[in-house]
Formats: sequence, C-alpha cells, structure tokens
Amino acid sequence: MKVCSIAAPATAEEAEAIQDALRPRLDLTGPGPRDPALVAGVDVAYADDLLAAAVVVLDGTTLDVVEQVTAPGRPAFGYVPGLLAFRELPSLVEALERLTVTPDLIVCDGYGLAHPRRFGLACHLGVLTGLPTIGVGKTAFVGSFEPPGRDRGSWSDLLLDGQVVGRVLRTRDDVKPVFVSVGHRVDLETACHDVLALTPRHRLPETTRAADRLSRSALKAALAASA
DNA sequence: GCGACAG
DNA sequence: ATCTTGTCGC
Repeated sequence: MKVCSIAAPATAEEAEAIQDALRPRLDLTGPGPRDPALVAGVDVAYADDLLAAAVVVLDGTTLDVVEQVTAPGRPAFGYVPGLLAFRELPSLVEALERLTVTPDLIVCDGYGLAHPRRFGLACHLGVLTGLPTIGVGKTAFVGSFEPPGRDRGSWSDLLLDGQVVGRVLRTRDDVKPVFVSVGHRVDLETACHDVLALTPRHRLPETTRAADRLSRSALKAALAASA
C-alpha cells in the first residue's frame, strides 16, 4: 500500500510544529469500521541503535494472520514523551508500504488523541496512511481517570483539560486496564468495541501481541546480520 | 520551580 | 523500549 512519508525534524520544536500543522487533517467524524475484516497491528523493537518495525494483518473474525512484513532501521529521533511518532514512524511506514493488502483498521501501540497536543502516534499514522487508526496504550501517559469496574468491558473516561480524550478499558476481569484513544476516522465507542473483539483471551489486542512478537524476531535477525 | 512522562 | 528468576494461575 502507498503511505505518505513522515517529516524528519531536527529539533523537538520542529517536531511539535509538524504535529500542530497536521492536526487539522484529522477526521474525527466516525463512526469508523465496526468489526473490520482486516485489522493491522504495528510495533517496533529496539536494541542499541538498531530497531525493527513490524506490521501484522489479521482476519478480523478468525484473528488468523493474513500477512506480515518487517523493516529494520535506526531510531530516527530520540525518545521524547509526546514525540514518539518521529522515532518509530519512519521504519513503520517503510514496512507498511510492503503490504500487499490494505487493512480496514490499524491498531497502534501507544496513544492517539490522548496526547499533549492531541496528535499522538495513532493520529499521525492515520493522517499518513489515510486509514482508520486507534491507539491502545499499556500505561498511563496523559489525562486523569477513575479506575474502571473490575469486569471485562468496564471502562471510565480519560479526561484531559476537561475533555474526554480516551477510555480506560478493562479487557479482562480483574486485570490492569488498557488506555484506548482514537487516531483517525474512528470514534471512541467503535474503537473500544473493536479492542474488545481483539481481546478474547488476553489483556492486549491480538494485533499488538502478534506485531510485538514479529518485531522482536526481526530485531534478532537484524542483529545477527549486522554481526 | 519540581516532578511526571506512550515506547 | 530494555535489563532479568522464580513463581502463581489458567
């Protein structure tokens, strides 16, 4: 598939300006794909100054792997909270362009709208691909919230500056919840529905689990090749 | 001013 | 993210 490349800022100030410039391109209309036929998971693994980006496309119904691609590379930017996209997206875009199928939804590791400038990794990837995207974070980043109920499916608002920017969603009974926020062309209700469909037995979506495993094995291969 | 801070 | 043993539970 064709994906726009990501700008390569030299400083944090430049990176923030790029996020502010792209934010107006976000489509927050929704509702977006409910029970999408093809769902992609993306992730990046690191070791020293090497990294491996991975994309895994699953059948949304059976959760079987349909296609998977990787791209080795170097971190394009230091890790700065709020600017994660500039570190991971260059290699992720490269991997996505090797995809022969077009997913109906992309599930990102991290945040979307729940971001200091309302433009997290999931939003950025949505604008670059033009596809529906959502962010699923494992730990708190921005926003305040009350713990959701203990049952799977329970959730609470993630609030930032008095606005609802995401949901803290319980995907398994009595297990630490995940942080869901929309990226592009999906509403929060649909995003949470889709996350629950992707978590029939684990806390994290099958898409992120598959992409995580693939990125780690691709990283091992890259390390072996460079040695 | 100080601390916290997706991956 | 990554460095790391054993251990509890499905």
